[in-house]
Amino acid sequence: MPARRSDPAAPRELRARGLATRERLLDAGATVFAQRGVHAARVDDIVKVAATSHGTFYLYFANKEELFHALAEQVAGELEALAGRLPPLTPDPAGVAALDAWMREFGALYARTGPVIRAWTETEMVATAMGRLGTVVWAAFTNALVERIRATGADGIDPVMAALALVAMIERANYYVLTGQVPAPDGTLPATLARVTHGAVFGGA
Amino acid sequence: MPARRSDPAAPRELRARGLATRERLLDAGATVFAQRGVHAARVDDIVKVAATSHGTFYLYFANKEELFHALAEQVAGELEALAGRLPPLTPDPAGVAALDAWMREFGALYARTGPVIRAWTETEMVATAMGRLGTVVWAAFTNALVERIRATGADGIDPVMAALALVAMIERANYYVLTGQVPAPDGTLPATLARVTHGAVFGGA
Amino acid sequence: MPARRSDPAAPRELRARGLATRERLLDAGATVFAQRGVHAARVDDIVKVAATSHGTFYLYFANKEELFHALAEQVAGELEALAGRLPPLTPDPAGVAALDAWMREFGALYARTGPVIRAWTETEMVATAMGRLGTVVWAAFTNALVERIRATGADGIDPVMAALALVAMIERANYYVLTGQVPAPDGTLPATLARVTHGAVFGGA
Amino acid sequence: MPARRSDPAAPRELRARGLATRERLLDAGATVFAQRGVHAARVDDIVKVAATSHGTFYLYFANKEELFHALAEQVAGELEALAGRLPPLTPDPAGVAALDAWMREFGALYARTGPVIRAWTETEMVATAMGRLGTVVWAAFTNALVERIRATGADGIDPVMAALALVAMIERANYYVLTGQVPAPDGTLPATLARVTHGAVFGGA
DNA sequence: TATGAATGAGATTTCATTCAT
DNA sequence: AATGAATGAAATCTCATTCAT
Repeated sequence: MPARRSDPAAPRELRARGLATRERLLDAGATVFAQRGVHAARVDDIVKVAATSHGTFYLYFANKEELFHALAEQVAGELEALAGRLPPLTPDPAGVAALDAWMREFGALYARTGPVIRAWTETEMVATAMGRLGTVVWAAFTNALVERIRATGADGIDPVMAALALVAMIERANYYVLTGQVPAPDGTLPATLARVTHGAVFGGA
Repeated sequence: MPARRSDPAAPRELRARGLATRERLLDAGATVFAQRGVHAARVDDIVKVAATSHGTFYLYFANKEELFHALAEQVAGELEALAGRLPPLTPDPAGVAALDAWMREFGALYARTGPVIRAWTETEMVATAMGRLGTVVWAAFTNALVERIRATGADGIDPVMAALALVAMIERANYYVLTGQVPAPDGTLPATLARVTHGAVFGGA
Repeated sequence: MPARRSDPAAPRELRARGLATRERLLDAGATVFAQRGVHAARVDDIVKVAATSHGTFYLYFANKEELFHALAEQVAGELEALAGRLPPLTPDPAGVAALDAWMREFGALYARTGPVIRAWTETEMVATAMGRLGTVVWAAFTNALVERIRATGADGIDPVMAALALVAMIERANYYVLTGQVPAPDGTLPATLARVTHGAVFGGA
Repeated sequence: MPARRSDPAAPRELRARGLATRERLLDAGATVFAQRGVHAARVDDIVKVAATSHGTFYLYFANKEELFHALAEQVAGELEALAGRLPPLTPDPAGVAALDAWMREFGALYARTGPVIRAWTETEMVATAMGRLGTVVWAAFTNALVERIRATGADGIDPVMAALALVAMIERANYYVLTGQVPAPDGTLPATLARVTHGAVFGGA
């Protein structure tokens, strides 16, 4: 049986050099992606930044989407870990403080990985692998919040819906500030997000 | 050699038939943008939906971007009008009810014009005309909220930042629901958004 | 929306194969321009003659105009060299003979590069880069002639204007003959041009 | 036999209004043609200048080429008349003076109709109607000159070839000056052309 | 493992010409 | 006699992906 030309980017054993090249491509992807957005990013841009060639790109990734996917997997892991660290919600000032600290963490992570995160959304079609990944990660976030809200025993509010709304807020507000669409004095954003979230959960009491 | 174009799609006097065609193209644009997203939409799709020819398209718009811009201007007007109708915020249940009604209105408008609205953000680069348009409209929204928050005399919260966060939430939550990224029992979303917004403003008291 | 091109056909380091392809495209360009004229020539024709693809064309030239420009630079060099070889004008028969030899050279060069030369003029608008290139080369020619005419001490004639007229004659007459607009028994043209030029300079004496 | 839709621009009986429109289109053609060159001129430009519509254009001319042809016929008539007025060539100063006067006439005509004249040449392909027209007119010119040269009894020069060269010179030199490719103090050009022509015919003697 | 070169399908845009009123 | 609108064939240009060395 004549072996078909070996599948381009089928996972192979990589030696040190290969791993380094792959890493360079991933970094370049993140950079270009951040600069131009997912749609506008061209393979040509990426290989230029990675200082390598088109041919090499397809040695490591079957296509553009796969590179994005690889990038997304990395980010997804970090996000899920962060979701796991969401503090318990208590009505006292300590509850606000804990939330505030967490919001700072989120902001830092978002600053580093925002472009990739946003790609999940830009890829509007939920049916794609990217879209599904986004859904999964967002679910982790939402579930963490839902759990905390339920634990407070707050009533008069749908915990799932509220969690969704708050997650949406946290992501988008960071996005606006990060892309400079609105100016934000340093540190005001996490504080505000913490306050609003807290108020949403205990405000009706 | 590319003959210098004289003046493509320069605004002309249009008779009834021409106006109708232009309108058909705008509608088709909205449809296709909604289905495929702004980036993926091809002129070819649009003219197919409008049941006309490529040539005709360029009779009315210099390019895809211009059609999008025209669409955006329409939507921007509607959004600003809606922002102007934001009710006063009062701490009593009537305040929540008024907000709830407004959130329904927003949801309806968003369902109709969401793709165009989102494209403002997809077009991340703030420097572009599109980006500016988005900024301006968002400012109208935020300002309306800021004013209402200030009027409540609520302290301990930065009104501008809070308004920004809430606007972010309102837009994104609608987006998630609309694109089916999360399921939402009918009508729960506006209610939740109203509650969270209300809680954010009066929760700290 | 037209993604901003990064840098099309930016001069790259080319290896042997690339250089060969580029050369093939230049040759094909010359051929097609000669057959169809510069305006009528389509990129499609050129790549067909060069036996390559559209994509490849744009790997080497940003557009048709740039290919033409590259071609023009080559020809301009040859023409300037030829201008430099214009013999001194002497009133005796040897002067005519020298001129005659030179006219033959011109004819040969023109036969090879005529279409490109003529395109400078077709591109009537003097303001363009192309137009300027034509002007510069023609100036080299004219200056060479002016110098020779002045050296003869011939009076009663404006050397600059006379040179211009003679250059015009030499170019156009070759053009008429080359395009078959007039039939010319072999070799009559250079002889006649030499005679007329000679007569123009010494005829008034 | 069902009458076919009457041939668009078949010569029809035109009333005053129709004639005026046709005239306006011809004038507009000349204008646009002069501004942009034959190739770049678009029907759209012409009808804009003529302040009429596309539909109307095709009421009077079957296509763009036909308009140019009509324009050319006008000019051709004037050129042939001018050729007929070429003075006899005499070796004395009076011969130069007569030539000089004639060159002035040519210059004036060329200034008015140059763009159309040049179109004959731009339309390089001799096979076209336009190309043939050019040939015929140029032949008239050349023949007039040939006759005059023969009449002088000058020998050592091929009259046909010399005439061709001189006609080429006269046309192109005027072209260079008219398009501003070379600066010419007022009136120097005709004088120089007269001198060179005269020298060419009698110089060898 | 790397890469320069090539490819071609697909998207955009132009403009002479025709149509319907 | 006039015109606004429509058409579609052709041309240009882009870029993800594959090939050959």
